[in-house]
Amino acid sequence: MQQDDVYLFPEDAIFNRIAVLRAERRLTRQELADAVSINYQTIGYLERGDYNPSLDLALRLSKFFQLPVELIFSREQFKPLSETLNPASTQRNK
Amino acid sequence: MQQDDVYLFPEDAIFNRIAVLRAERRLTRQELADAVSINYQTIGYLERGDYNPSLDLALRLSKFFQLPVELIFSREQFKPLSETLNPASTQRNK
DNA sequence: TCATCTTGTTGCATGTATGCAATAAGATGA
DNA sequence: TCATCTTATTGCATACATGCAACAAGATGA
Repeated sequence: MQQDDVYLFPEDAIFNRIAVLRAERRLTRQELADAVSINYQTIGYLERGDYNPSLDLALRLSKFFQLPVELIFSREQFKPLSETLNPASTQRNK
Repeated sequence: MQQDDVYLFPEDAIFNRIAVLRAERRLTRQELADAVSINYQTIGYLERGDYNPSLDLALRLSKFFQLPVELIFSREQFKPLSETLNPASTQRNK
């Protein structure tokens, strides 16, 4: 995808922070997958947004990360966690 | 099912408070279904526990009821809301 | 009584979440 | 260099979420 190509997400897409949370905890997909009893490839599908998890899996991930569902999954695009925690840091790169 | 038949929920069942929340707000299934853009029969399926909603639908219901996902859906059986709000009221009917 | 509303149920169709196997490719470290 | 780890991708199979149509049955109110 080129620099200024525009890509519109479908209105029913669900965004998630799985990759970020996994990176923070320095886990491989295999380790995270084991922790929530799914196939490691499924973590890849979720991180890439290929499809959404079932509610059951979302609740298991929420429990594993010890975070409310809404902090991991959202129908709106997430702002970077850093920005969420310190709004003053917002960068305008335009 | 008879009085003392034992029914074990499958370990992966998800419980929900949709029927209670809908009753509180005095909505028909049709009205709730319209509010979250699904078929009214699907509300029936969810209330009866015939199947779980997708994460997308769970988030829409959560938004509609203005409640966190965890208060509507759980991998554990819910205690009655009344008991949750006033634990001292717990009844032992044995 | 009759019409309407609400709910339960059955049956069929479609799309999607998930598993799993196989392969490729980049990173890392011996 | 070679082996190993991690990730991406493709293809196939299965289970389940959802829609929709049809019908039955209880409640309610004219």
